[in-house]
Amino acid sequence: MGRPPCCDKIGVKKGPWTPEEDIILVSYIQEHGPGNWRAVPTNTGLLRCSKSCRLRWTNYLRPGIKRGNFTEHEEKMIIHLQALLGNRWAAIASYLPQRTDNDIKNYWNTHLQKKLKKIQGHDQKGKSSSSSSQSISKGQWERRLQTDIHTAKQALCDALSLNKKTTDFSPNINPSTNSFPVQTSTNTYASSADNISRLLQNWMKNSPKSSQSISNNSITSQSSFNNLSIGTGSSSSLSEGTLNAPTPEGLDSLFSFNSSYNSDVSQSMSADEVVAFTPENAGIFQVESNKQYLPNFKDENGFLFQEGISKQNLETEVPLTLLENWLFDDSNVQTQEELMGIGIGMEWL
DNA sequence: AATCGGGTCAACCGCCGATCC
DNA sequence: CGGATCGGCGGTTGACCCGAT
Repeated sequence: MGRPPCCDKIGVKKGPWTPEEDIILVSYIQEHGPGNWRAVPTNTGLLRCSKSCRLRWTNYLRPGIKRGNFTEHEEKMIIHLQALLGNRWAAIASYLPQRTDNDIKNYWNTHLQKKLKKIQGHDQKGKSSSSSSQSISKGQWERRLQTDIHTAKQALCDALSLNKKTTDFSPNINPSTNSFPVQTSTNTYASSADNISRLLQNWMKNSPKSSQSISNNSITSQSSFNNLSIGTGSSSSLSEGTLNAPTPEGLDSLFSFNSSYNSDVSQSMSADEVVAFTPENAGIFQVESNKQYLPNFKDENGFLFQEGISKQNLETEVPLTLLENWLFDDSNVQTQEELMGIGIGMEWL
């Protein structure tokens, strides 16, 4: 009759995660891969419910996450997409590869909503044209309908693409060039390393004794951290490095990537070289050719990827729909203004 | 230096469709 | 088939931080 309970409600720990817990969780997922969250607390000894483990992983520890410092372009995208999709944060997040829905939601609630209200206040002072807003609403309705249809179509395409590897998908479009950015998993790796680095460094900062044990014992005893090797295939000094009993200084250099990697990623890595963070290799970041880890496409292990699409393919073979062109064309001033109007006048949603 | 208030964000809560037994 | 649980999602909360007083 049904499944056994995922975890006991009694004795479940709540509140902020400690670095120790993070390391345990990351180690476990490196070894076993994400998924089967029910088993995570029992197998790791974490006093967390499965849901909490999943959330911690997806919103914070998962590779490829970029946190904070939303760019102006990301802001625009969020505003546009929120206007189009409403508060469907997961859907919006699928267009912003490195952002989590939670992050986007928070950013919307804390920053963008206020920003838009300000603009709205400004706007209403300047003009009072109810008739034009009515006509815009009609257009908005049509657009939303179109988007919904598109979204449904997209979902179908996505589903089919897992089998026949089609290249028709809309997220991850570079708006300035109307081409798909080649998100090498240098990004992914850098971000994940950043995350792990952060938690390790915090841990060391907070408890010097613990740092000692990390340096000398804990990581090597944590089943997979001693196998944390990096092969970027680039000119990076980190290539094929193996993390064994790292010193704090060693960790600093090992994880010295920062989050502002966007600009020069493509220079340091060819399009076909990617770093895959797979569970099978037990924490080893390895280079796989022709397989890119990207949002919206999950492999059998739950890792996101896009298979068989080279940079060239991305740039030349992927047609943009009219809607996508419209959505991402930054130079379309009129559309921009209309979108701002949508974002401001959201009552109709 | 202490207090207050607003901002931020990680994490929890509750709901719902999917899945399992 | 039906009940129980899982996994994902959006909304909300509360602890923490920081600037103003």
